[in-house]
Amino acid sequence: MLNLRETIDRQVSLALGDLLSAEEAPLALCSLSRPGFLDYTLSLPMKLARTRHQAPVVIADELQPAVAGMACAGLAEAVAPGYINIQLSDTFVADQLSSMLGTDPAMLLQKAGNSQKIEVEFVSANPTGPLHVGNGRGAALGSVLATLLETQGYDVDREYYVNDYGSKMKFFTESIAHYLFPMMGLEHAMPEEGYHGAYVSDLAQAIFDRKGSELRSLLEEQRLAAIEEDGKSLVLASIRQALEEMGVSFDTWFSERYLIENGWNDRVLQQFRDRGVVYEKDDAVWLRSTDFGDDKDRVLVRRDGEPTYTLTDAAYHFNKFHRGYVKSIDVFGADHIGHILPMQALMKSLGLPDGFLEVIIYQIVHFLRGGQRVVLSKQTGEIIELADLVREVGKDQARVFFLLSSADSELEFDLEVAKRNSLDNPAYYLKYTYARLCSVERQSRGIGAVVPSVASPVDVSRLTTAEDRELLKCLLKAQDEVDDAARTRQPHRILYLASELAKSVNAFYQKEKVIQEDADLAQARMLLVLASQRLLQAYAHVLGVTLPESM
RNA sequence: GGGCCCAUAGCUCAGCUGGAUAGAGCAACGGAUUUCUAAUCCGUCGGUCGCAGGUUCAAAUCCUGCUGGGCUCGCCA
Repeated sequence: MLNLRETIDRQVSLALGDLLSAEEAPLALCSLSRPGFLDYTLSLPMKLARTRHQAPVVIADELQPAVAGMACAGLAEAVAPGYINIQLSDTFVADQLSSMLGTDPAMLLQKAGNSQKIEVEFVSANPTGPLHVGNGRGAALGSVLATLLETQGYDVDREYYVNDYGSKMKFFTESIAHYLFPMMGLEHAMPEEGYHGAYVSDLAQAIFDRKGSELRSLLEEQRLAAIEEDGKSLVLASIRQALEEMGVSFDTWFSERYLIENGWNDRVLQQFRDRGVVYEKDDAVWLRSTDFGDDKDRVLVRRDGEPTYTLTDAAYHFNKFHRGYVKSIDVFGADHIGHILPMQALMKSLGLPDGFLEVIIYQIVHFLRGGQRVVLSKQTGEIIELADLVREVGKDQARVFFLLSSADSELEFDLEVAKRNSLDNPAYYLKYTYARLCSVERQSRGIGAVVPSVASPVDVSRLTTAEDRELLKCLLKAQDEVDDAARTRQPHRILYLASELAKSVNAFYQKEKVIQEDADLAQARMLLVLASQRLLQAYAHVLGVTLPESM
């Protein structure tokens, strides 16, 4: 689809070229009108009033003829206090809508792009246990953002960073060993910071069943290594499955251990040394990150010679850069808020391009049942694993509910509302609306009516009611809004666009008969129905939800 | 104490190139159906956009300072 704002702005700047100075020209930007004021609006006259020492209405009157002459404009009005309102021409509108019918909905919002490689890293929970319900928000945001960026023509990879190295992993392994060793007549103490969930003993049992005898013959160190390997792969399998059930998949599962075993830590440390940004103190190697905006210097290599997470994180992003990504967008929960400053300092100290790393932080999720907040824990007997949540409310409902507010805001997720099959459930509302649109199409074809197609000209001048025009605007602004959502990295806006479209569709449907005697009007309305149907499907594609053709 | 996020209708939240009358869902109340699926739609009620300054022709939106809430400040990851 065309980004109409860009299209109109181009025509405006062409039409007003001689009437505006070089300083004034950039101010000529249109926006969608509010209901009752045609389709698009220029507030340019008010912006010019001061410097031109003229009343806005006078300027509006002066510019109006040129605007009215634009190819895409059917009508242009200069109105007080100083706007020029534009109604798109019928042929222009008809072209836009018809072109929507000839495009695969999955490609409808697709812009020709530069094919730059962008990586979206999200979820990336430690492989030391199953995903928690809270991880669902990151999964939804990250996966929708990735698809959203694809509409902009980027070559997007979805990546999960597997933190399979370091102390957390060690505690995880020893926790399993604590349960597993007794099965072999041995003992292993539960570490202080060990993992206690029931899943740990389940893992121990599973590993024992698989290779208990083999383990017995190994030395202690090899034994632990084998347990770690098996524990990790079992947990990752469960994580992968939970995500798949939520409709989330990854192109890459990137191992932290890989970085270390393949010299990336050494390589990035050398990079730091070459850039002269490290020093030694207290037998540790430090990064002078305060030179790059950090609030304190960071240890890269601990006194015991082990790399810190900071060093490995630097290596990880250095590696991303060398894999050819122009940008890495990392989606983290609010508990990682303190990591942004040091991470950005890392990027700077490595000499990576400004803006290479973007971090999206999402705030916490509160879960409710029937309006009452619930604490999800083993103690309360409530679900705690993401997989259980998805099974309880369903994939599409889970995705939609995790997108109900902006990542910057905290989110309330009502489990009862999410699984209810009623219209106050936004996921259900979208499905219902799509089914309704499909039903109208079926009925129309069923009675042998002429249904608009890409090639057939349709007289959209027949679309004159408030409901017609509002639905029309929802369709025309789609690409503008999607582009904005992608640019500002706000996947939730796609859900709001879809909901708004659905609302306009239902208001239109209720008020205006589509199938009727007046064949021209029927066809014009059918064009709206079909375009809406495709657009709703296009939004659903970005959101990763499935819409049924009938319910 | 420092950093980041939030504060908009009774509740949950949208509102992002600063523009005309601040929107939706839920809740409450009242209407519209021999239906192109009423599983819907419409209307009413409801807002000093946390407070105070500032910039601007114009501020929920930008800037500053407060207040309240959340997250976070390790040679863990």
